[in-house]
Parts: sequence; C-alpha cells; structure tokens
Amino acid sequence: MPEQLWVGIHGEVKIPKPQGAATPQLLRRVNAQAVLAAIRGADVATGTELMAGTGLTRASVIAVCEDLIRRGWIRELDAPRKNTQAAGIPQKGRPARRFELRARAGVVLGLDIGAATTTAVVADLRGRVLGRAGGSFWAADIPASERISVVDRACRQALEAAGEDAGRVLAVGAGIAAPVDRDGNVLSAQHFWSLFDVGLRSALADLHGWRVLLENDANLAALGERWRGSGGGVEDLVVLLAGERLGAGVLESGRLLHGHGGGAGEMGFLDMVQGVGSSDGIASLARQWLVEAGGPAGGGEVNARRVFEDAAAGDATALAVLDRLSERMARVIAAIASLINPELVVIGGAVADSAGALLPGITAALPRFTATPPRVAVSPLGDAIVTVGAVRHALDFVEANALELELPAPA
Amino acid sequence: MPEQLWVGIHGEVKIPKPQGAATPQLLRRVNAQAVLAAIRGADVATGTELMAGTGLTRASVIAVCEDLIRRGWIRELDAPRKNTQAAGIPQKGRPARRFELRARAGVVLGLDIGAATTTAVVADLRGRVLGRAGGSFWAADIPASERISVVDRACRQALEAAGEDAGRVLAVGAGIAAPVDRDGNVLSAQHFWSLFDVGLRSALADLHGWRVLLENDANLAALGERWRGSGGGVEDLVVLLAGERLGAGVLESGRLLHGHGGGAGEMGFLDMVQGVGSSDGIASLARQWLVEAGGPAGGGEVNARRVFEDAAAGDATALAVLDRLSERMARVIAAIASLINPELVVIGGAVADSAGALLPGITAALPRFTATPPRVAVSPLGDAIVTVGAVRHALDFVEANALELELPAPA
DNA sequence: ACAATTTAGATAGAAGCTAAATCTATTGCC
DNA sequence: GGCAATAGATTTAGCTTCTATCTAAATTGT
Repeated sequence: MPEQLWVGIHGEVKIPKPQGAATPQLLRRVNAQAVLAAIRGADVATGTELMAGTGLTRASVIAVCEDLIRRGWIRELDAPRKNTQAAGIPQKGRPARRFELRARAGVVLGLDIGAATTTAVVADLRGRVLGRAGGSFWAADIPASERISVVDRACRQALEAAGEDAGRVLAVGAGIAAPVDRDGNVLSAQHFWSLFDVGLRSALADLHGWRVLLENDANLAALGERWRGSGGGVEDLVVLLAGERLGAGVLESGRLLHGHGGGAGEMGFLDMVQGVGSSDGIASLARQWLVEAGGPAGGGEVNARRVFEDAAAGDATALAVLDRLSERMARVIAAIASLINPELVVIGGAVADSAGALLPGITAALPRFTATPPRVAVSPLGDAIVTVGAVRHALDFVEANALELELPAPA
Repeated sequence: MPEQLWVGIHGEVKIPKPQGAATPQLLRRVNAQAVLAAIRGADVATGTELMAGTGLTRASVIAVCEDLIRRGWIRELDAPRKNTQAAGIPQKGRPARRFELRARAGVVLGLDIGAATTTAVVADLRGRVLGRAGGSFWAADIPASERISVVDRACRQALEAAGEDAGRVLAVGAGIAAPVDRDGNVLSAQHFWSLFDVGLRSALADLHGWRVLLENDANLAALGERWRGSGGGVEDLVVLLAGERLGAGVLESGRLLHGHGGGAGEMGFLDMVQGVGSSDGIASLARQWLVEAGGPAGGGEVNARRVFEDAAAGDATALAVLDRLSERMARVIAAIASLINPELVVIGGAVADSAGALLPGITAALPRFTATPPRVAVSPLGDAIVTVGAVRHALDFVEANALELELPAPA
C-alpha cells in the first residue's frame, strides 16, 4: 500500500480519485467502510450478519474484521457463549464469532455555528452524545477571529463535559448557514461566512490538529434527519430549516445536492412566489403576523412560542396566524416538491416542536399547489438537528477513512 | 463469472446490486466501461492514452482491450505505422498498439415520442446517425396500441433508412414528456403515458427483442446537451425544453435527478411564480402574446418563428413580445437556479434556433431575480436534442453492459 | 553504422475478492 | 454417550488489479 499518500490526521488526508475506474486498494477501502457501518448499525454483529449487511463473502468479511481489530476499530467478544438459552434464541450450529464497535476508540465533534450562537457536541463512534456546550456571539458583526475563539471555547467545554481530550477527536463536522460546495469550501463572497472558511478550518487544525469538515447547516440537518429523525430509509428527502429564515437541505437518491457553488437549496426564489414573497421562517413570520393582528391576547412579549401556545388554548387571533402559516408553508413545500419531487419533506429547526400544529393545515393545502404532494413531517430532533447531522457527517468521514486514520491512545 | 445471471439482450439484463461493497467482477465491469468510453472518445486510442483516460495501469488496460477485442467491441489496427512523418507528428520511441471502436458492431435506437409526433434515430456505437424517420399521430387521444404501432413504424423506417436489421439493435433509448423514475418506469396515473410504459416496452421487446430504456424527455435532453451540445464538461447543468410547454432536465454532479417518482424537473410550481403564472413554453407564449398585441404586422399566420423573424427585421410589436419573453424566461431560470444552482442553463427544443435573440435580455435580467445567476445558453442541437440524448442514454447502457451483451453478426 | 534516448509493451510478484470444498463446534435426539 | 443436523470458520484455486522490473522498437546523434 502506498503509505506516502496517506498521512495521519494531523495533516491532510488525501483520497485518491478513481477516474472512473477502480483498484483493489479502493475495494478494501469501501469494504472496510461497509463492514464498519454494518457493525455500527447493530450492537453486536456476527460474521453472517455482516455478510448480509455488506454483500461480501464470509472470507472477506473476516479478513476485514481482522484488519479492523488490528487497527483498533472493533473488538471481538470472547467465548462465543455456549448455552444460549439465556439469550432467548435456541442457537443451533457452531457459535458465531461476535464483533463489536469500540465505540470509545475515538470521538468526533459536531458543530452548529449559527449567526447568534454556536453549539458543540462530542459524540463517540456510535454517535452517542458524550458532552455538549454552547456559546453566544455578543454582536452580529464581531470580527472573525473573535467568532472563531467563541467556537473554540465551545469545543473545549464540550470536550471537558465529555471528559475527553482534544487529541482523541478524529474529525469535526461543522454546519454554517451559507452555501458550501462539495469540497467543503465556502465560495460566496457576499456572506460574511466566507471569512470563516479558511479561518475556522486552519485555526482548529492549528490549535488541535483537527480535520474540519464544513457543510451547509440545512444539508447537515438532512443527514441528521435520515439518521436519527423521521427520514429513516428515505432516500429522497428535503429538510426545511424553518426558524428565522428558510433553508433547505436536499437528499436525492441518498446523496446531498450541492449545485455548482454549493447554493442548492437556497430559498431566494421564494421572493417571487405568490403568497410567499420572502424566505422568512416560521418563527419570524409568527412574530410579524402577531404584531399585525394587534399583539398577543392579554399583552406580553411577542414570540413564536406564544403564538402556538395561544392557538392551542383556542385563541382566535393565534389560530388565524397558524392558518396563514400553514398555507404559506404549503406553498413553499409545493414549490420545492414540484421541482425536486422528494418522498418526504421534514420541517426542522428550533420551531419543529411547535410546528406539529401546522401539519394538518399544510397537508390539506398541498394538493391545491402541486400534483406531486410529498409526505410532510416535523423533525423529532428539535434544535439539535444540525449538530446531529454534523456528528453524522464527521462519522461518515471517519468510517470512510478508517484504514488511514490512526486511532489515538485510549483516554 | 456467474453466467446464469446474465442472459442475452433478448431477455432481461440483470445488474447485480453492490450493497455498499464491491467485488472484482464489478471492477471488471466498470473498468471495461471506462476503457470503452475512452476509446469511443478518440478516433484511435493507444494504450498510453487509455491509461490517462481511465486511471488504470497499462497491464489492466491491455487486459481489458484483449477482452473487448475477443468480444468484438473494438479492433486493433495492424502494423503500427513506421515512418510517421506521414502522420505529421514525428514519433519517437516504440510505436504504440492502436485500438479503435468497431463503431458498426451494432446500433442503437433513439426515440423522441412527443404528444403529436415521434422521431426515431438509428446510430452506431460512436453515436453517428445512420438513419432517421418520423411519424405523426392523427389525433391526441388515439388508443395506446395505435400509438405504439406508429412508434414501431418509425423505428422500422429509420432502420431501413440506415440499412440495418432489427436484430442488430443493442438497446433503445426513448424519451417521453412524463415523469419517469430511476428504474425507467412511468408512475403517474394522471398522464396518458402511463399506458405507454409497459405497453411500449413489452411491444418492442416482443416484436424485435429490444431492450427499451424509458426516460423523461428533458432528462434525455440534458444528457444530449452535455454530450454534443454546449454543456461539454459541465457537471451541474439544467436543460429547459421550452417549446410548447416547459420541462427541465437536471444534471447535478454529473447525475440525472429523478426524485421519488421521477417528477424532478416538473414545472408545475411556475403557476405560483410572479410574472410567470404557467408552464407555457416560448412558442406557445409568443403566439399568445402576438395575438394579444393585434397579430403579426401585415397579417398572415400566427406562429412563433414569425415573431422572431419580425423582431429581427425591427418590428416593434415583435420586439416587445421578445422583451416579455426574455423577462419571463429570466424569472423561470432564476427560480430554478436558486434552488438547484447549476453552472449552466441551456434552452433547448424546437425554439432553440430562434431563442438566441432572447439571451441578451435574459442574461441582463437574471441578476434582478437571483443571487446566483448561472450562465445561459441556447442549444445547438435544435429539435434533435431529445433524440441525441436518447441515443446517448442507449449507448450508456450498452457500454455499461458490454461484457454481458452479445454482439450480433455484422450486417 | 552504431550507441543513446525515448516510448511502449510484457512479465513477475503481491494483495483482494469470490466460490466451492472442507473442517469444526455446537445442539438435539436416540 | 454417540451420531446426525446445522451453522459458522477455514482452506484452496482462480480472477483481477497494482507495482516494479525487464524487454522491444522506434528516433536521434555522432
């Protein structure tokens, strides 16, 4: 194997591009990835189960497993238990070797870097959250360096909460609310995020030796939703981050859509859609319309949560706002559904918990606007949707590069 | 090799699905495909050129070539010419073996099945058109069986014009103006095309033993445009069929978008877009608006070509219609560009020849409607764009399955 | 004419995968 | 306890690929 092509995590991990053709080395790469993913999926996996999960023959599965054991990614459970009466299933035949992911062999970081706040999550190789921390930016226009230090602080605190060391981080997935292309680069000069691209990546790489994978926040939300949300098994999925500003993440045939400059899923065209007119999100619109309607019943602060609570209590003003919201979201979803034709559209973000109240209205209105109405659901992930996706994104990278990444010493 | 999995073209060709993992047999498949594509790309290819084109080593390239020669797909040119002064380039070193596609080893059919007419094209393995024929349907609502016989007749006539036999057809690509999913099935029950799906496929399969690959016409146009149009080298491409009714074919990262039921690229949402309001195409709108403006200068028939001719001659009424068309198409393109973010949008179909006059207006108007304006071009393929794509689609299938397809005897 | 240079093909050894045959460790039954 | 049945593991032969090395056939220069 050409070792010189592969340098450790502290440098760049280069993936040789198959120019339309394939090599045996690549076989081992993708097969190791497939086996690792199959083991991750189950608590404990036997050789036969892995054969079913990967399509490989037993010989290959075992060879890959031996390799992964040697490298520290998985472990073999000893003493294939005899009397399996205890396990419930009466087991005939020779007992299977059982393999298990060494979930704590390393950790990944998942970041949700918003305009106002940043959330950092530490997760193990199975994606279980070990620690979490957040940080806010004092103002909208603070310099990039300060922004980066806020992010860095959140990462350190999350690691501390998890009791993990920075050296055990295998990869960092980071979501930002800007177009990011397929290679993880921020192109648009119009967003202040462009400063962030090189800055954040090199800062975290320099400080800790981390590999940082940038991605659009809505795209990560789509990954998260398919993994741990209502999108299980759905390969044509759109996630609509619908809080303050709308953004869409699109999975088509299981792959994220990026477009030429990473701008796929941008909602600018909503300015031109009748009955919509802007890419404002649910929370923003709820506040606007509540004020238009004369403020909340009985006075008090104007916020989106209040609108949904009042509506649940039967307040007519709030109910009218919900109707408007349902209709508007139906138009938005219909426009996307017409052009992309997903099987499922998931509404996610901070408003997801409340947005369930909109579902009946949206579902009822959809057929008026599109001939191919998708299923519509609300994300169960709440405002963790982006960090969950960021963790998945980082884990995908780690699993794809398991044979090249060197595992750190146990904590 | 598991021969029982592969039956000839007269049956179903089953492609084993890699469940996330890869096998050596698949390697040979994709490598043969890559080599074949590289040979097709050049007139004559040397081993070294194929190495560059595929990323394979010489040993593998040669092995694949020997295989392809044995199966009849390519031939080796004899006597690597010595004194290459004649060839222009003074050639040092050992002369290369030269391989050439046996372009006439078989043919493919490309069909454009429209609402009113059908066009059939016979092409060789390099995609050169050998024969062409068309047929019209007398009415819009004739029964499916009659429709199929019109298609069949066009195929036979095209073959006759090409001097080819039905037995030498390796695959048939067919474009229809309805959603077609990834597997080539027509799902929508609302379209009269749904009858066509099974009907056409089994009819042509029964009559001639052909393998029929259905695909949406705009999607085929996108394939055609990348192959032989202005989309060379562009991997994020949208083709807008803009004649009577708008339809979009989308290539993202080089792959066709289908969506859950094949509905990706449907333009129904345009009903909701301000300044657009329908998915009417350029020809249709030109006629409508010319009538609105009081008919053509000096009377005569109302048709789209006339509008463009009058505008070229300086007619104010026609110029006003062109301005309206430019603005409208700019809005359509902007909406798509926002959500999909292609590098290039190509206007194609029967109106493509004339639509060049709209380009300056569209390009100028685009930035008003989207933050990410794509390049806009007009297809050089005219109304052959769908058949060109259909040929490419069929050839893609043939090249991907070269090792399993049995070549017919030479004509 | 002859050697050096250049370019390309041919061969050998190692690594990965599959498929088929064989080996091994259990359970279940007599 | 012994033996069949069963399920998993291991071995062997055959492909396909890569890398590294060697050989072949042309041009160029003296």
